[in-house]
Amino acid sequence: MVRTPCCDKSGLKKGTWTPEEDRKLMDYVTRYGCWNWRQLPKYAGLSRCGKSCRLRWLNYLRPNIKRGNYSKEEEDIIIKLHEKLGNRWSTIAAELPGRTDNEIKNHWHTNLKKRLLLQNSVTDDQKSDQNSQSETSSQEEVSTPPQEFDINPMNTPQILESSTSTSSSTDHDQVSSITTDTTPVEFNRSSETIIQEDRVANFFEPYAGNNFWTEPFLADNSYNFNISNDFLAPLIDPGYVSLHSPFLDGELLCPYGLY
DNA sequence: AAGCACGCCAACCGCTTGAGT
DNA sequence: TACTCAAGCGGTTGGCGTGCT
Repeated sequence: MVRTPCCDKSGLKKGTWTPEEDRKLMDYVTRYGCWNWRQLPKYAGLSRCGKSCRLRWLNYLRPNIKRGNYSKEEEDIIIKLHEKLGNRWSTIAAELPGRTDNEIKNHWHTNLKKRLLLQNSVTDDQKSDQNSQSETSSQEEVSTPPQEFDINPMNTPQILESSTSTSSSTDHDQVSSITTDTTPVEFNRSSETIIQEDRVANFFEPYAGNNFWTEPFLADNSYNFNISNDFLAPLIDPGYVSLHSPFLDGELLCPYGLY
């Protein structure tokens, strides 16, 4: 049996997402959750394959995404974890809240890899200089051995929460990021919840007119969970059909999102 | 001003994994 | 146990912006 292709090659849009598509996807996912990525575009009114929708949501539209402006701490974590784990970007991303595996992977290939190569070449030069100056001191390595890095989440430095408590005051130590609305966001353990709520509010401000953020279907505990009529009605009244809901075919598909 | 090269990053593609039957 | 399929993952591609000539 041939596996059904994840992307219908005919009629499905590819390439850059338009603001309208973003709005539709965000509207739908926040309302109904990502109950089935393959079916989702159909109900959301998108001419995209589910895979594309999933990627767009995870890498761009999802709340709490941090974009750009990697702090030195974050870069150090990436470098150390990559040293330890290799190209397991999703595992590395799990240690950097708000960062996506795709973004970390891109940042690695475009910045960190080159920087490391540069550092290594400098280190090699230093080594050769030292060797030429003193053959007897060769026991002392210039580059320190890889620092053992504990990836246990309980022990791993959590940049977003802990960075402000480390009081070394370089430019990078106060973790801030530029979000899509270019509002710098500071993370602080004591006010984290409030700040994140503000971020979500800011993020969805352009869509406020749709009221969908006030009716989210999110399993995430950090958001208020209000039950909208669109969700309740089909459960109460089997005859109820919402134009954009997953109940169209009369099957009850999980309306709860994973996020 | 035009053309080119390069870097960044969003998105795609194909393979793997794991849950469900 | 074997099979199917949705979701996850990592490598790669291509478009766009920017800087240089």
